[in-house]
Formats: sequence, structure tokens, C-alpha cells
Amino acid sequence: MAHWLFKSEPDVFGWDHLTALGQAGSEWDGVRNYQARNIMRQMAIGDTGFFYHSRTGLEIVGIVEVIATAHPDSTAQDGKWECVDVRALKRLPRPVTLDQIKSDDRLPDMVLVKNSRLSVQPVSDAEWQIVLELAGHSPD
DNA sequence: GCCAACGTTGGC
DNA sequence: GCCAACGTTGGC
Repeated sequence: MAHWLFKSEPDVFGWDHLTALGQAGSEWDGVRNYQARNIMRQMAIGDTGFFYHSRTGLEIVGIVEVIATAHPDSTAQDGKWECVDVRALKRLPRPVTLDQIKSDDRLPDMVLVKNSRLSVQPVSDAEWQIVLELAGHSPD
């Protein structure tokens, strides 16, 4: 299973919004960036991702699961954009802040640090494990 | 709220 | 196909 990172402003659509939708989850719509779209096309059902609060919060707060592969974004008029569906899986015991990630010398290549503008990002297996560890997440 | 970084658009 | 102008994102 591959891992990803989804960014959203909590004022617009935050972790609490997603958890309120329960198992049904939500379209990850509104992405209007080709690189992000291409990354979403690579996602498979059952993949997991971090949920990151941008602009306010600046921390990873939870884990989401991909429940539908890329399909046309219903909020796009021209049919050019796509999205996946995700649902909230679990809140992290401790949020992992951007500062923590930036100052961790094991995470120099995280896209969150290297390309802060990309709203949907790949996360390597190693990065995934390190962030879980920082979050105090106990192994299943 | 500012503005640097980045992506997209469109005139040439 | 270049690149200036413009719009958006997101850390600060």
C-alpha cells in the first residue's frame, strides 16, 4: 500500500469536517493542479494518507483512507479535473507539526518541506513510519 | 495580511 | 514556443 498526504485549510475543510462524514467519507474535490491530479490517479483503494492542516494549524492531524480511485471531479465544469474519495481513519494521538518535520534530519525529502505548494503529495514508506512514530502512534 | 514561490494564461 | 502578466497557495 502506498502512502500520501492531503492538505486542506481547516477553516475551509478540516479534519473535523471529514470525521463528521463518517464511513461515507468525501470527494477530495477542488484540486486544480495537474501534478496533484496525476498523483491522485496513482492512488488505489485502501491506500492511506496523512491529513495536513495548511495555513492555520500547520500540522498533520490524522490518517485517511482512499475509498474510491480517481474519477471526474463533480465540482469541475469542464470535466478536466479528477478526484479520489477519502474517509477519516483515525486521529493521531499527537499532531505532528511542520516545525517537527522540518527539524527532523530523517525527513529532508518530504514534499511538505521541498514543495510546500503541492496540495496532494506522495509519502515514502520510511517517511510514513517516522511521522507515525513522531505522532506517538502505536503499531497495529 | 503580506509576499515569495509557483503555476497558468495569452499575446506576440 | 517564449515569457510577461496574472492568479493562487501557504508559510510567516
